[in-house]
Amino acid sequence: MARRTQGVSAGLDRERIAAVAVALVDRDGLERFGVRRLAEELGVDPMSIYHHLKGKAALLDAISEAVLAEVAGGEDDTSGSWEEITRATARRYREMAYRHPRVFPLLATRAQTSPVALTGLERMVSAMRAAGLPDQVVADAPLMLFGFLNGYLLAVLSGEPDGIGAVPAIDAAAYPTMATLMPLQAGFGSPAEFDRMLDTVLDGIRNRAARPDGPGPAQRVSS
Amino acid sequence: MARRTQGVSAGLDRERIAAVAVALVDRDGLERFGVRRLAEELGVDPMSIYHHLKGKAALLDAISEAVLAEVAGGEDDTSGSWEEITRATARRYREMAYRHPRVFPLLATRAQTSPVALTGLERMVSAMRAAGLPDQVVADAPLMLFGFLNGYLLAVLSGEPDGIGAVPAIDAAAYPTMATLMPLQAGFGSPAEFDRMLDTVLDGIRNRAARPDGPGPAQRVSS
DNA sequence: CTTCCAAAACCTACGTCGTAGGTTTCTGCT
DNA sequence: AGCAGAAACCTACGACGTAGGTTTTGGAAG
Repeated sequence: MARRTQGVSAGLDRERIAAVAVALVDRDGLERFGVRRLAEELGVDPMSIYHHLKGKAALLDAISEAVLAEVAGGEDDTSGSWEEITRATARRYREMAYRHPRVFPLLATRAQTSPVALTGLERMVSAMRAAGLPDQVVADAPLMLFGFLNGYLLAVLSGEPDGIGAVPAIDAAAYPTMATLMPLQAGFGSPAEFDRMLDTVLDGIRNRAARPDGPGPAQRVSS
Repeated sequence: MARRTQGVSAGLDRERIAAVAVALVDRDGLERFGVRRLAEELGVDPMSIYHHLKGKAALLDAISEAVLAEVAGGEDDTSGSWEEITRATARRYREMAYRHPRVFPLLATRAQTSPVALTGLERMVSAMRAAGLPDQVVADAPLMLFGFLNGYLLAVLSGEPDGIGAVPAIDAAAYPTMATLMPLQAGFGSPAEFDRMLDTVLDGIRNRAARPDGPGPAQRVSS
């Protein structure tokens, strides 16, 4: 139908392919995504894609990179405390996740080493270091923060088709305490909940900075 | 070869299927896993599996449940502070993840509502509540803790084939601060690193309990 | 103006996957 | 003895990722 004749350019390039792939995953989900469906969406032969991205894995990498690029902040100056920078980055990350709930599992699963990811991290850790946080705390911070962000957002988005899940109602007799607390989980996935938890993580980092190598509150075995 | 004649029982049941499936994913990874390969491993026709588990999704649920069951602690009494209980649970969760690195992404991606999961959570939150933590803090704790655990373990395990990843060496010129901190990330995935971060999360929860509804350290918009 | 080449698209074909639908055989109850 | 249901099997279909080969074309070299 919409097939080009051989040899004539169909205007394919890594960027356009990635953009359409993101839209496709947003619409149909990761499970249904594939080279053939993407090719149809592009009006192109499946094998044509392989001239720009060598395999499905590379395709998934391109998708990850494309959505991650949306997180980059507008102001790239070095103003703001590390808390402000970190909080703003985390919020933009959350917004991206909500914009692409079905793409997000890719980000949490695959290691991110693209320049756009590293640039954001560099900004964060350099602000922390400039503020005098101990090196070990700063070194731990990215893994800790994005560990939380990925796991939390994964949990919150893995519910409904549209990604915004609801708590699935539990057995009050078998789990009395959890049942009692259920009303307090009404805001599951809400901005307020996110801010509460993000603040708790940042508090943890800040307080750890106060006693850089102190023992944990309970027994610590050295191993 | 090892095919049964029709009608005679091959001793299939949900439990045995799940156990073999876990072993198969451990060996070959999630990507290679499938109904047909599992059937071959069981010495059985692929379609026989559908009499016990109706579809691949149910199969993945069974796998999740099987590995999650390994986390349940030996002592099911209610002794111990909430910190001890939580820390012990988190450590067992980590050990399970390291035992089944290729299964783990399933746990982080799919919502866990099996009885074994809920029982563990009930124990945790009831200990917190008994210790007098504010209800909202307790209600937030599971999502916060397992958010972190899932995201962190996902990151740490998604490296080498065997799951224990190494940091992939970054460009020192482009990212000077991160390059400087690299030596401090030598223990990537180590028990010590895990304990550091787990303590930071627990500290965050404990400190939040001290000022249950207090504003975050920086500006808080009420939305 | 002709010739040639590399890029970009296309086509064919293979092995694998999940699973719908139907068939056969055995076990246990009446 | 006879029957019902469980548990296995077989066949077949459409979709998938991709290896390998073919065709067309725009532009550079002569």
